[in-house]
Amino acid sequence: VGSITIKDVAAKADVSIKTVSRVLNHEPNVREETRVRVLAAVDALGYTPNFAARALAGSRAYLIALYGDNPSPSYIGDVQSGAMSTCRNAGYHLLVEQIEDGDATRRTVEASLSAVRVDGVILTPPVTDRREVLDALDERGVPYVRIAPAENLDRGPYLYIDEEQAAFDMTSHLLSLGHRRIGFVKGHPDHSAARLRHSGYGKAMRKAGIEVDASWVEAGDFSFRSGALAAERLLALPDRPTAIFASNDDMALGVMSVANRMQLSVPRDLSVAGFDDSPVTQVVWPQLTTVRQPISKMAAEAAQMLIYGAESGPLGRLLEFELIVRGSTAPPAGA
Amino acid sequence: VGSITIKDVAAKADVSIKTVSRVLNHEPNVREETRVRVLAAVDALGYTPNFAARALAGSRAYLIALYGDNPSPSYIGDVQSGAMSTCRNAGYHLLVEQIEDGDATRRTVEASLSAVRVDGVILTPPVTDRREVLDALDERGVPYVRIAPAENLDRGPYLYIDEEQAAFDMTSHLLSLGHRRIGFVKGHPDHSAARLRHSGYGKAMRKAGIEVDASWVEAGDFSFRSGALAAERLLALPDRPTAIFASNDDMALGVMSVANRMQLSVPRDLSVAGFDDSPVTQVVWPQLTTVRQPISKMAAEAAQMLIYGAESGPLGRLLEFELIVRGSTAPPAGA
DNA sequence: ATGAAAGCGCTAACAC
DNA sequence: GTGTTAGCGCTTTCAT
Repeated sequence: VGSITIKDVAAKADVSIKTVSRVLNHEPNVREETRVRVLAAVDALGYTPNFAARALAGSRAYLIALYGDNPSPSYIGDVQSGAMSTCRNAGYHLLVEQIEDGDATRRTVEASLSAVRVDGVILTPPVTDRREVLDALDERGVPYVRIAPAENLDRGPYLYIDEEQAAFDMTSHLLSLGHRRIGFVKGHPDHSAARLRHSGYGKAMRKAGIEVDASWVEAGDFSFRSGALAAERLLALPDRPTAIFASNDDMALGVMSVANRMQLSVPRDLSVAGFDDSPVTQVVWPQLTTVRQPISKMAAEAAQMLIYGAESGPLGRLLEFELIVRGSTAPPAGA
Repeated sequence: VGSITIKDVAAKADVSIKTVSRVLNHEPNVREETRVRVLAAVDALGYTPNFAARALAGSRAYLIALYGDNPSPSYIGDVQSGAMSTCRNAGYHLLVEQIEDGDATRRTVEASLSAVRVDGVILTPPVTDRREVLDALDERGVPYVRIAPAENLDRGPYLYIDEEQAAFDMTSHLLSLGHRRIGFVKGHPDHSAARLRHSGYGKAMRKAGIEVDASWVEAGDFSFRSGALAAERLLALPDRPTAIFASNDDMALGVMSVANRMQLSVPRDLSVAGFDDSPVTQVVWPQLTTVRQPISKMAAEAAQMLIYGAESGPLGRLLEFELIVRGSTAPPAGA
């Protein structure tokens, strides 16, 4: 319908459309007085440049794509709101694409890429580690930023937190409360994050001069059930741990559930800590002590890098995590 | 970069670009033989029409917008994957916009609308009920479909489930197991869904010839904590319920948590049912019996309606819910 | 510092 | 049935 176009603005400001374009794109060679006049016209008319026209004519598409998979993870919302806020401020828009794993992955990406020109792509786990996707992107020369990748760290810029340090800090938190026998539930062996978290736990224990008994460390796979199974073994130990640190929140809830069943009160008889600060930390009592990743911020920065260009530097950009201490951790009963 | 355009296809198929356009848009008046030749050329070249150009020139933008707010709710993923699947099949793309509540709401919508022409908008709760948004959309004449709206049901097409019937069915499930004293935890009074679920519970009880004792129904606000508080009162009753139906999953988890603390085993001593089938149903043991809304399907249908046009009919389109019976409900101990 | 003209890749009217 | 010609609303050259 009769939308207002650049022509209307030009007419109102009594300049050519090119000058309007210059002002809007912050190009040089515009007299301040003219600039003000144009801006006033834009404001008066409530003009917003048509995004399709810009994309067609210019070199930028004003569009950032967000690639994700099966959107069950709770962080998808955080990712989106982070990316969105940057985009909005920059006049960009966010296109979401679901990249399913399977034979068609590569074709999906290529179809998307050739149909709509985007200025960059944000990759979220687990797509962040999908080789075919990186390949397709590289071939087309489409810039991308990866969020929390686990592999191929040489393939383009990415954002991450120091998982090992976070696990170290959480373990130190438990140690500082007075715990000595601290159990650990490992994550899924395929995830590099699982390895790093385990290693952080070990380092903190060693630093405190505590020798980790092999029976204190149980395997897990990031699921509630695996956490529960691990807890059953840990809490059956003759000299059972006074605290259990699970590599993610779901498993920590599994631990709490078993503790309840065994009539151990959390945190009086057992402290429990998780990792991720997912929404499930709110559906237990006491609420779960955990580590929060700055997911939203990561996404915002990723968009930033794509829109304004990444200042050169190391490929990986480290962001701060946050220890969230809630009711599930406390000094051990004897303390 | 030198992307392949409609001209390349036209040259290869030895027809005019208009004919290519006709084939691609399924317009009539193309000889079958020509059609095949064009399609072959498209395939050989791996051609995909440029989306910005189509949007600029044509009447369709090949773009559907998804309006949501603070994307914490677990269903955002479901919504997106549903909408996405329809879009992908139709050659459309999905643009997500975050519409925050507040003074700027209306301006946000208008800015988005004037910057990018979309063929339609899918509204998810709570934006689905935001009046300013509906107004802005109506003014621009942009079609929209609302998902599970609670108010202003005369304002355009929407998709919903029969919340009352679902609650009726869940209550009937508990009754059929042999429960008679069934407690109920209400949802947040501002949500119309809360009212409907409560009413469904009442109807089922009455139909079974059971008079609902006022002490069996407790207030809640959809939060874990409110569910726990309600359970404390319900389970302290002299003749306590053998089953508790909470209006959503978070509250049901609150109920389970209190039951555990009181050393009541679920489902042996107490059956617990929820509503929503959110991911938290998986982080308890036993897993929660609940009601699943076809969120993903709703979104897919919404996109369908926007892309292919809604066949006229009633504004509201009813979809089927599903009773998910898991381990948290069983016959009462005495049965 | 500003403007005129030429497209970007496609669809919409019309011609044929 | 098929092709021709204008644009869609902008950004790019390239003049001035």
